[in-house]
Amino acid sequence: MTGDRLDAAFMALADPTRRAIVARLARGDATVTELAEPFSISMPAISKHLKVLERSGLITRSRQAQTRPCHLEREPLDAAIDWIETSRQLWNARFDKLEAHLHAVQATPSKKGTSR
Amino acid sequence: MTGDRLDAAFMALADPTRRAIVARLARGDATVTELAEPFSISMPAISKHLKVLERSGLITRSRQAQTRPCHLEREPLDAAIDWIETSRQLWNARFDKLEAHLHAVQATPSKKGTSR
DNA sequence: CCCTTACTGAACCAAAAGGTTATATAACTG
DNA sequence: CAGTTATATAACCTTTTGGTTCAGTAAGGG
Repeated sequence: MTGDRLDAAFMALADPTRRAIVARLARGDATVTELAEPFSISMPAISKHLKVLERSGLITRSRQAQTRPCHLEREPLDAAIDWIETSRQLWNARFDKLEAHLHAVQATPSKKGTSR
Repeated sequence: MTGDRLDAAFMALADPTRRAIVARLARGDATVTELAEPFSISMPAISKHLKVLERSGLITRSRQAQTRPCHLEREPLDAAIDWIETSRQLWNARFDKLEAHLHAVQATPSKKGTSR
């Protein structure tokens, strides 16, 4: 359902510049110029990154005089985490099952061909 | 420090096909043919995706007769989650601070120029 | 030894990503 | 209204990405 949204979020987070922007915005809203400051790329490049982030839903932008303050949205970040978390939990579940199996085998060595 | 590794992990997870492969592998190891089965793309395309996943550290591959079983590694998945989680926590901390501030303001309306 | 199964590699291609510079636009400032 | 500040758009370029097809290689099976 949210597959498309999730796709956009992961796409957006794939770029290190955009991740840095997200990390910065996690500390508080910032204008485009402020966000651009740490990087050695042009303003239009930053503008493009922000557009990608905006379309992915990771950020929203308002208007304040000439500036366009950027705001980090929590939901897409949550969606990304949820996806990874699910995979990780399945991975764990699988591991636990193996553990359980090994325990069962050890507990009843005569059954299930534990010979040797 | 792990910035490069993190970069590779997010890059790898940006593609929906690769995320589907990761999700599949979370349920257990699988061969290349098995992984390719749900998709309508060619085997070499799958092979390329697997190489991306392998170089990102998300999966490892062994050899079993002619097949190359793929195995999901947990660490890069953890690294990705950690990064997002950190951002999210900062986001929350910021919010909490605001809440605290508002509470403080409400508690002592005469101080700090709450005049309106 | 050949044949099939299971992949991988090489060469190629179209589209997208990320960057640039130069040119708008939008809002405040004098 | 002219000028400055803050940001966006347009046009363009290069590299990367994701896909293709057409061989190659590697390991059993007959």
